Amino acid sequence: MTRQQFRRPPTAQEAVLVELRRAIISGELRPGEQVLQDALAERFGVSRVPLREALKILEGEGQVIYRPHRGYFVAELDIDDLREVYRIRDLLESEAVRVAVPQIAAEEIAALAEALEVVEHASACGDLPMMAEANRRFHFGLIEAARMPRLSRLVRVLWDATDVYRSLYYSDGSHREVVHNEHRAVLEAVRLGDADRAVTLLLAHRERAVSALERVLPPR
Amino acid sequence: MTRQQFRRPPTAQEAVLVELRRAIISGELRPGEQVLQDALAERFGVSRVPLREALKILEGEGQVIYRPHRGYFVAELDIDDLREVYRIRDLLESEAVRVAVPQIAAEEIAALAEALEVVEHASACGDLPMMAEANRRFHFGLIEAARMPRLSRLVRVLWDATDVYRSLYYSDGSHREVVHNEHRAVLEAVRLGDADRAVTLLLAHRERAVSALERVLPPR
DNA sequence: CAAGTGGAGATTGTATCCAATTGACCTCAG
DNA sequence: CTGAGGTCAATTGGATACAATCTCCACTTG
Repeated sequence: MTRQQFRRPPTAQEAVLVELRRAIISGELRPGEQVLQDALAERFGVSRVPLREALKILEGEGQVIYRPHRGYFVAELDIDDLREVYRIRDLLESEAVRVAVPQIAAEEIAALAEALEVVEHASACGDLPMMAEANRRFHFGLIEAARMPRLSRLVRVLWDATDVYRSLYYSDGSHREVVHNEHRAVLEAVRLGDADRAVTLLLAHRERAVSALERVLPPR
Repeated sequence: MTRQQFRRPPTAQEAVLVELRRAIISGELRPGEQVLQDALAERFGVSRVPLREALKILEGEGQVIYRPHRGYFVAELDIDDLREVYRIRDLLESEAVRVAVPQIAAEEIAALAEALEVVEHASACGDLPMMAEANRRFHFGLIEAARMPRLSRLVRVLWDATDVYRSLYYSDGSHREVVHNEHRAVLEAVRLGDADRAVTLLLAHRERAVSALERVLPPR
């Protein structure tokens, strides 16, 4: 029997956490909106207790804002926040790549290549959720090769905080074309063991995204 | 009436969170130890509900590890973890200082100087808790002058994660002497607007601490 | 009309109670 | 002796009930 791993969340709070993330990314819960606990708990078929525990995790990640006795509110990210997040990502991801490239294993590089194929295929099919998932696999496959778990975790939180904007960026087909080329160049640099080049390419990769978003977003 | 600000935590979970942090820093809750909810809740005079919500925050900060159906355990930080935290701090705090120095206000610099005086006075008196508090005021006064709230928050979590080791380092009087000189040099560089020099001094400041700790800690 | 006051209703915060899960120990077949 | 299975106490997970707090708005008062 091929080790089928049940991935069912063992507790309600974890299941709720997954659903909450989905709801925020999908825009079902809109920025600034109050999270009405009774209503949401009922919708998820649980009581408020596990919902509140899940919200505490999201609070720690900055996805919701907690105001005592007022409740939880979906965080709003303006363009300045976005720039700050991307600046921090530059610092952390650059370090990760510099550490990762010299020590990355062949199988890990193969996994990156596979992820990129899925990204391009999903993009061509217009399957944006699958593309987003494979895109994460690519980027985090590289980052995690640095074997710095805390750093990976921080970067993951930063990605989560800006998921909404990322899907906005990727919803444009011409952006996706540019990104595919950038990805391939990064993979090539990783293959050659050229960490500096990979870092530079990724900096440009992020800068392109954030400046495109600046043109789209409310200028405050 | 001089605006006396009540600083009482408005909710039990926040009060418990403060107490939990204290218990972890003080070593009352030891690394690896399970947090027994019934016992702790009773000690704090609250039910398990607010305690669990406070634990969720600490989980998000990596101060405790959550294992479903098993409970919360105080995180253990080995020397590799410590090095990783310090490396991330190097990246984030260097950025903060580079941004902060060119735009820091005169009153903010004055606050830094004041904090340093308290650090040295408390150190001379052997009042380590007060020294730790003032030391934070100094470092975060500088970091927050960068006006990058997310970055400040990340750095704060990293500090919290290594609080135990910091007090260990500062418990040695000769270390404290070195640190005072380093602090004064940093302040001088900030006054002169020499961001690069401040960054370099702070890198050395951290490196001195972490390598001293490496000599003290179990070498795995 | 401005500013303050006092509920009513909505919402959050927490205590209590019970169900579910775990882990240690015991039993017993092989 | 060894390991599979069973039992039970300890502990965590979650539902419910109620207390505390906030928000809104009509009302008063100057």
